[in-house]
Amino acid sequence: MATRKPTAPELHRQAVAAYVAAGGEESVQRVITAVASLSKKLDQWYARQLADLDLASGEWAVVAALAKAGEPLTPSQLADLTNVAPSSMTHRLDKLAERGLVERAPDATNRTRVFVALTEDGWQLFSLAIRGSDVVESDVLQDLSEKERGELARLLEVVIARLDDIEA
Amino acid sequence: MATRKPTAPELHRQAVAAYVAAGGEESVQRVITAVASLSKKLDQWYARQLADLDLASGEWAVVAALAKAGEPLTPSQLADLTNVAPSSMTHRLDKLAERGLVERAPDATNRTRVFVALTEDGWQLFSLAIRGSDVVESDVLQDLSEKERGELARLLEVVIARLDDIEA
DNA sequence: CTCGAAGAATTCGACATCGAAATATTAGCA
DNA sequence: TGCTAATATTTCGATGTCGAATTCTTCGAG
Repeated sequence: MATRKPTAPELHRQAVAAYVAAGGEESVQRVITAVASLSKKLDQWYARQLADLDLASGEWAVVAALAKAGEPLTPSQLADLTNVAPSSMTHRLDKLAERGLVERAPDATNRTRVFVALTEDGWQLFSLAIRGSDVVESDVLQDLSEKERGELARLLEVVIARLDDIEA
Repeated sequence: MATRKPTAPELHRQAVAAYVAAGGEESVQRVITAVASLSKKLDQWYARQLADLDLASGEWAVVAALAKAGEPLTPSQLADLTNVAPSSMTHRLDKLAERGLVERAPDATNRTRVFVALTEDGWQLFSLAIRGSDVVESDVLQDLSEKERGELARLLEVVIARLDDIEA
């Protein structure tokens, strides 16, 4: 590699510049680009961390979705939450069930539906992964004061509150 | 669906609560979770928008990476930038080249390497997509003042500056 | 009550992606 | 120079994902 590998801030500036040059608005692109590259980097770390647990990132998404919901979900709901086709979920659940991380149970009131729930092992895996990743995440945010973190979270949450209204 | 579909802020709160319950730190999880869900939603919108241009999101990633770099890149670099295995890049580039969006050219000084560049059509497609998506992105940020957008961007950029130092 | 439409999960064939191996070229060193 | 290690791309077999079709159940109009 003749040219040095660019740093994250350099990549960020390049990206914003390119988007602005192509007709995007600067204040918008600075935010959007930063969110995208931050998320991308985090995903990479998670993938590595999950590899240690012998879990594909899509499988983790299922476990996390169930943990967040705190109650059983149907395969369709899981497919929706994890951004995957319902047909793909079937196989994923097969594998996760085989490993004993989730359980399928028929819905007594509606026999077309199936409920998927985390097993005890599933919960333990979730907790283990979270505690591990929290360390990395704290490192990422180490340059922000507690007050700044709160402000950052607040601003992001304002944006999130807008998400549902847009769909159109 | 018996239960109403949860809104984005509800999902966000649930996620933070689950992560904190599993041992994560709150100020960290609020930020990380918000970044993740925002990024996910944006990806969904991009995927839809790109479908109109008959472009898979991975193909877009290649076009965007080349546009941001502003110069030709090798398949390996593109694979790295777009988070994909080098072997997968081969086929993607084949397809993009077939559509006339990129061009491959051998590197005269090192015959192991190949340079990939955007064609004129590739640049036009990039510009078209950016102008289209900027509209959606502006909508997402509409609840933030110009000053708040600047502050949000600044905080995110502080975090990004830290990214490279962590790899360990 | 019956029949057709709608909804949910699964199966199936086609295609994209992955990791490992293969190929070709360059770089380093005795 | 000659030989080995390293680098870059591509090929290949296995696996995951997608969209369409399938099966089964429930809902609703007449």
